[in-house]
Amino acid sequence: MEMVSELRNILNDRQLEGVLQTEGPVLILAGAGSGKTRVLTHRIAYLMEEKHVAPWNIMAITFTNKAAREMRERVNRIAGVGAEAVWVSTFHSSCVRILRRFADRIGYGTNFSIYDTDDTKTVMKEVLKQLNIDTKKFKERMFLNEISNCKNELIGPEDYAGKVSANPSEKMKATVYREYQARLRANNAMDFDDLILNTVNLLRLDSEVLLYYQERLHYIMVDEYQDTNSAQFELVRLLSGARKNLCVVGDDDQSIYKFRGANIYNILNFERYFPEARVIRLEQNYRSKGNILKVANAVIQHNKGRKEKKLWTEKEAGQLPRFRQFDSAYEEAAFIASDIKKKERALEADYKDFAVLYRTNAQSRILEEKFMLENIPYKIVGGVNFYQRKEIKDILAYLKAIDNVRDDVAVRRILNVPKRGIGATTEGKIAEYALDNGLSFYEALEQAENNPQVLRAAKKIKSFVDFMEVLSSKLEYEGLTGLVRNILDETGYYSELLAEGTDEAKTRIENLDEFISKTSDYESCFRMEKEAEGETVDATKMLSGFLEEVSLIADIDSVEENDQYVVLMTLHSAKGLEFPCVYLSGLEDGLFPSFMSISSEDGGEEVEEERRLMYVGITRAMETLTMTAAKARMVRGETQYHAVSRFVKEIPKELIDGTLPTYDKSANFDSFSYDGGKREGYGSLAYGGVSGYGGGAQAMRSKRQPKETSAASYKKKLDTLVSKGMATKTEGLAYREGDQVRHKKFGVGVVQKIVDGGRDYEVTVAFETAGVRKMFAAFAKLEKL
DNA sequence: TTAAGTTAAGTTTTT
DNA sequence: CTTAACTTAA
Repeated sequence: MEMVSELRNILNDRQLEGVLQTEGPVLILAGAGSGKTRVLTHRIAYLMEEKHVAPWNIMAITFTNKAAREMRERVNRIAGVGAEAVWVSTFHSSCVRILRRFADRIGYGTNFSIYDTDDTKTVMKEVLKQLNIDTKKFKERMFLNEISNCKNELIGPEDYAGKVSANPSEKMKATVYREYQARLRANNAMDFDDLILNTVNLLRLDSEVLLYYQERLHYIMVDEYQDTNSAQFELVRLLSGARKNLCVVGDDDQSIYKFRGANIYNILNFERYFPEARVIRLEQNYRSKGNILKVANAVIQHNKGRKEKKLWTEKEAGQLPRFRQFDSAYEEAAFIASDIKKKERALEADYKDFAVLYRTNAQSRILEEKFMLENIPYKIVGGVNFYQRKEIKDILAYLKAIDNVRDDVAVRRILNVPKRGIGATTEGKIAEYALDNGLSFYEALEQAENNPQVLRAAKKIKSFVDFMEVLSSKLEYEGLTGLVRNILDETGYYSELLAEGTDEAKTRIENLDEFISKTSDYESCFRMEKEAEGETVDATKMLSGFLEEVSLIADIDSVEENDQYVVLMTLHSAKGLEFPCVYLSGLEDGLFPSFMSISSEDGGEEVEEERRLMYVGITRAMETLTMTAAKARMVRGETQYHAVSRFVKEIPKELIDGTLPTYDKSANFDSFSYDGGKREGYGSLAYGGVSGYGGGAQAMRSKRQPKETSAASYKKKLDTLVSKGMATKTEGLAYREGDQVRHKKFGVGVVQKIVDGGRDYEVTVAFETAGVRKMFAAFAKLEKL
């Protein structure tokens, strides 16, 4: 029991209880920053060292690869020898691992493909086309969401069909679900939800497999339990079996994935499922300064549906969290950038100590701009995933098609990439032929010669099929990276981009190069591992392994702790992380909480979820917290005016450095401007709709003027402005044909032609750098040199 | 068949 | 502002 006394030195009583209570179901309600990962890692070490549990009998499940990796590192460090054998992974990759082994028992090939959101949308489009459903009336997304919700609740297509009413729209949904699922199965593919659902189905249907895993996994731990959905709960319930050594760690106040099917009742009702469960509360926070915690508590108290708890800390109060409101989002971003720069210069913190959090990915742009301006190193997490870029998806589609020829989505994607003269018509006919004859798309391609409908394209198809054959054969001899190089060369993909020479093409090439280095990394790791185990290298396995890893990557996974940069990310991505200095930006009603949540009719549940998100954001901060808002911000190309977020108003004044603004109907907007667009005097009415009440859901909107792009939009702009009496035909121009002039954007050029176009003169100018352009004199504001 | 160009529509949040 | 879907010209 030497270890226990050692543990007593580094853990508090509650944490220690969590470590020592190894048997039976345990629910650890762990507030933010209360050291839950610490408990889990020490628990694993304790199981191994004191309880002599074999490491391969222990499983720890997290949500992201990053969290898994971190836990793995900490376990290795603390538990020492043998710790590598502890099964630490995410829900999704655990399931993939199980399914890769046993999927054949539920009618899938073990080399099944994993479809991302784009792929599922493609499948859904096909389904709706086949069923003659008008996608204008019923959106793909709607069906996909419904199906996802079903899968998260373990409702299969048959269950769904059985339970829906005679209501035609419900019946249609059931048909769509069935057809969608049939397609996935035909493609030997699973979507993200299927990974969990099918694993549960497998364990339920095949007692041999169930027993196998139950005998292997004696102790199961689940991190971020508040974000599990019903299917995930059922999965761990099944796995833990009769032993019920299931330890879940979570915080109902940090449940922020309800929209994704997370079931808060998993945590609230854990004791109902397991009456014998031990419940342990961790309420001492080791992360944040006192004042930050006070703010967090003040905000979360406004939620009704929660388990009452209050975080406390022994830390000093620290600085008061700041709140600042700015006239525009530009000023907000500029403030954040310069504030960070100031602190870094003053050596108060390194760049890696800062995080800027926001509600939506779109908000990152403006921040990025200001960070570039200030020369601050930064990293944006999220947005467009590397693996979702066109060129990467293209090359991946080749690999997927080689890995699993039944993957119709992949085969169809590359059929005409690069251009082979096989167009949409031909593709449609092949698809039809495949459907009629119960073939996969690729099989239909192989039989194109027998297909009277595609006589003309048959030759081109044949060469495509031959090409794929050749490629497939390369895998074994040239390896994964060799195959990728081959694909890029032989398809001409690379040379086409090289020839294009545009900036866009260059970034594509860079991306492809990065992709190659990723495959090559994976390949050498794979080979080394196999060599160490004395196994031969199976190139097919290597390919599937690579694709699998790639398809389960999340954006947050790429964040490295030790690199010197400020991270910018959504509040969702920030869950589980901590930073000395945190900026919460865009705290505006209508943005955060979002317009959707405010206007939702569910009795405030969605706003409560947003409030939990705010709570997550606040509790990321260790030393300082800065909250900011903007009065005006561009959203989707139009300027919106928002009131300060209700969440900010929920904080007692004395806890904030900074004042909440008072709303004045005659608020003056002359202090800011936005790019190029003429304001048409909304200044005085801007706050009319938001002042007075706390809501501000109906943020005022204003149309933005079109950007100066083409002659057509000039004309439109002119029309609008002329009709409003804001622009008139220029009376006599200051320049003539042949004169040298300067344009604000295009620089210096020579006037070639001036045509009287009625309302205005149409001027043609040959610019030195921007080429020859036609423009209207009233707008071009050309300056004679 | 394809490229280019125009218009309509849309957004939380993600494994 | 971006993206997808549609139209038209080559």
